Formats: sequence, C-alpha cells, structure tokens
Amino acid sequence: MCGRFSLIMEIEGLALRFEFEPYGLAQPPRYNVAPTQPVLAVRGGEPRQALYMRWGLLMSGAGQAPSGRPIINARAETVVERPGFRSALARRRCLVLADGFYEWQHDGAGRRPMRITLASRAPFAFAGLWNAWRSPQGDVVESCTIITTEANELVRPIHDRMPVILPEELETLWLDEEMQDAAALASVLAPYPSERMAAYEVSTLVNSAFNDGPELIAPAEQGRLL
DNA sequence: CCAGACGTTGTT
DNA sequence: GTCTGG
DNA sequence: CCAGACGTTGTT
DNA sequence: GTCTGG
Repeated sequence: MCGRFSLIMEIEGLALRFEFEPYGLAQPPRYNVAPTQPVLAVRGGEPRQALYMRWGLLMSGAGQAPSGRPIINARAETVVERPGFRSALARRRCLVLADGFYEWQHDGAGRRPMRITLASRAPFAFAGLWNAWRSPQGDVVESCTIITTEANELVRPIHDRMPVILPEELETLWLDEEMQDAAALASVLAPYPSERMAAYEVSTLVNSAFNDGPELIAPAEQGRLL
C-alpha cells in the first residue's frame, strides 16, 4: 500500500515538469507526508490546475459528516466497480505528486522502513482520485486517495502492494476528462516497471509522522539496497 | 420504501 | 451521491 | 502508514 | 484490541 511518501523538489521545478502555474503555491520540502496532511495534486483542464488537497478521501455522507475513516488508498483491481469510487473515477481523476514513497518491510517482530524511488530520482505522479465534501457550515474540503496495485518485482520482497505510478506519457490521458473508457483507464493502473525503480533502507525516524527532514531519506547504516 | 454502508491494509 | 439489505 | 491513547466519578 | 491523529 502507500501510507507515507516524500516530495522534495521546489515548486518551480514541479511546475515545469507537470505543466502547471506555480503562483500562490508554497511547497516546502516534505520528507514525510502522512495521511490527513495536505498533498500537492494536479487536476486536468486547460491549463492544468495544481492545488493542495487533504490526503484521505472523505466519502460523502448525505451532507452531514463524512462517513467512516478517510480512505488513503483505492485498489486498482476493484476501483471501477466500487460505488464509492465510481463518480470520482469518471470525473475526478488527479495526479498526486511525489518523488519517493515508504513501505515497511515486516520480518519477524521487526519492521524496516524502505524508501522507493525512480531509478532516475525524478519526481513522478501517483494516480489519484479526488472528492469535494461540503460541511454543514459551507466549507468545502477537497480530499484525495492514491490508487494501489500489486507490487512489482522490486517491491515484492518489501510489501505485496504498491501505489500506481503513472508513466509520464500517460499522465495526460489520466487527466483527460473526455476519457471514459473504463477498460482503458484500468489498463493504465499497472505496476511501474521494476527496472526503472530503486529501493533502500532508511532510518526508523520516518515512523513518526512528526519527523520531517533530510535525515529521513538518508540510507540507513548497513541498510539494504534493492 | 427506508436505513445504513460506502474503503484499504494487515493480521488472525 | 449510490448501492445493498431488509 | 505508524504512534499513542484508550475512562469515570468525585473531589481538590 | 481498537480508535484517533498526523
């Protein structure tokens, strides 16, 4: 799954790479983005729109409170058929920007945090869905979820699920609101190729969502490399 | 019809 | 909202 | 995802 | 164990 990630590049670089206007967006380097925190998302249209959304989709109740816990992930294998995701998949797709994500490898009693990046170390986009929930007071909360799929060969020793990273050439397709072919959308939600990714062990400092700094992405002493 | 869930992960 | 269960 | 709290009553 | 908060 994907429950923690990083986004370190400055906003101007992200704006060039993902084709949005950076004005008004402050993006401090984030080494430990956790559920319920704001994430930088890009929506389709001309031009594309970048904004912050709360991570964890608030499933809309009938106007009162959001129902249940926020949903930080959606399964690619079932997202097409789930009622709760249906309208978001049709009309509210987005990119969630990142440059690495963390998975905890469980062995015996222990747990080792691993950081997984592109081999190039370039930033990338998770396939996301978003939602707008209006509170009784009239406030609109925009929230999003990250789609997951089965792990590729690189990630499988660490964990059996991984987030969907969109190949750069498919980002526009994912954001295209005219695209309504469910089979075509589902085919986009595939594991990213192992040979273009890398993984290494990091310090358990990343375990606490209160920690955030460059030391979180430093390779662990005598840590594993994949 | 209304009421109540709606999601994932991991662990057992 | 939209779907399932009663 | 992980970390950390988790409860009431009455009395001070 | 289970729930909430980040």
